[in-house]
Amino acid sequence: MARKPADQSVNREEIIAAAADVLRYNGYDATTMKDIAAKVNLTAASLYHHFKSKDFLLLAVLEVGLDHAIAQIEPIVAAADKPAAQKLAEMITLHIVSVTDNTAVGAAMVFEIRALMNAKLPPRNGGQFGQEDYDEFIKRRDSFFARRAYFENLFKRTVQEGIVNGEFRPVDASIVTKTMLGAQNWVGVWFRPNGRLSGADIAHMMVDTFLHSLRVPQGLNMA
Amino acid sequence: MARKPADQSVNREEIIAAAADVLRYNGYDATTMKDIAAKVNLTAASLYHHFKSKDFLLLAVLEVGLDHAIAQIEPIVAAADKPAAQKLAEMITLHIVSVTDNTAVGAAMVFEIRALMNAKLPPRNGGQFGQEDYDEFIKRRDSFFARRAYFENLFKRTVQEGIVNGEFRPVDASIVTKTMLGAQNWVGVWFRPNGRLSGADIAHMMVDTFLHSLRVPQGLNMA
DNA sequence: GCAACAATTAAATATAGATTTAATTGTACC
DNA sequence: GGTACAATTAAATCTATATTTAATTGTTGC
Repeated sequence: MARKPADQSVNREEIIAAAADVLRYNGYDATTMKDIAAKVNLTAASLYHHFKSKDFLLLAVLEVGLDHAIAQIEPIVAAADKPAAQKLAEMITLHIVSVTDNTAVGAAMVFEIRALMNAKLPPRNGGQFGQEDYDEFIKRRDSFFARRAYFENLFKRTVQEGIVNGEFRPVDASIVTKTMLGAQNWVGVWFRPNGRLSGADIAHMMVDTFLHSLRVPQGLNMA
Repeated sequence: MARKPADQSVNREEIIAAAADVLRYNGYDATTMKDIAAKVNLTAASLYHHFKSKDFLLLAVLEVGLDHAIAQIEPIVAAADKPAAQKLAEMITLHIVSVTDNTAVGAAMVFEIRALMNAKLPPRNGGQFGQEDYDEFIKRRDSFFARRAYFENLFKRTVQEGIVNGEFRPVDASIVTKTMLGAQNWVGVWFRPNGRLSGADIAHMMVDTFLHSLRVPQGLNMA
């Protein structure tokens, strides 16, 4: 009946964080349960006390990463007073910095989506792994992708908002959104922590690029 | 002494094309040699007559994809007379269409790079696989990444060209290039052949986005 | 019609890694 | 000072696949 986790224990969060780091550098298939366990001074077997399978652990990492990204962006979209351009600038910045600073976000956005789609459960015989586990996995996986679409939609709505209120040129909001997110997610692929630019620097430039592209030219004769 | 390949035979090109298709949908790790072989009516064992290993086959696919992409872009950059803006428009268009139409290009640009980096040879014991094979693999892999950098550089040069000749605003050419390529490569992630837009449609919109962002505003008072 | 090699294959190997099992150890609460 | 469960583990399983082997079949040039 609801015991406090003992000191000896490594909790779920720590394992997820460790797994995110390892995944980020090696990718799902190249990452072994042993690698992840080693990061938190456990054996591979121990991980199964916390997660039903490697796939469930992956799922947990991606959920955490996506939740983090959404939590950053959501409040900005909600702000009723700010101009769309400013909202978008903040959203782009926060997203890029999330990707560069949080390995779980990078995994959720770019690297491990494929692995999640490929996951085929149940892994083996009819062992402990029951139909309920399978159903739960499918459900959470679908939910992950739905939330990912929601995340994209936050950007799209802001673009549309800007178009409607005349701040932005009329563009295909859907494609422009995918263009922006593609560029932003891609940062996770090439970014190196000790490179010339920080995540914030990069964000600054991308904001410039996309706002320039969207903004209705100021001070032009409207003849 | 140079015999014509027999009719019975399936050639290297066909296998590479088949492998690219399978890889594109399942990813390297989820793709088995059997899957690839099945696509060309062979058994897994047969593939080893044509390629030294699964990794070498992957490498071949990526090389073909990258070569294709470079072959499309290179001549445009070379054209001495065209304005940078027009060159860039053509380059973006050809690249996006390559990604949407050619599975090998998609693999080389986005999906299987990770797998190539992870490839650790030699796979097993000291069998047929010798040191020379290992060396060759490393060499070709490094060469692939160098050519990938070269590909990116073709875009970067064109951006710089436009800046120098006053067509484009002064921007960080390196980051703008990565922004564009990120957006373009990302098309490979979300594009669906029977979607609302064709590759060419998407290309058209992205060209608009990026040229708008780069171009020096026309008809402004230069006070 | 045979030598030589190309192309293919069925069947045998090998092995890495995920997962399971059965047992041990820690801790909280009574 | 024992009960109950949480956390952990060493060792045993279990399989899916890449790869190797050894043999077969096709083709060409002579």
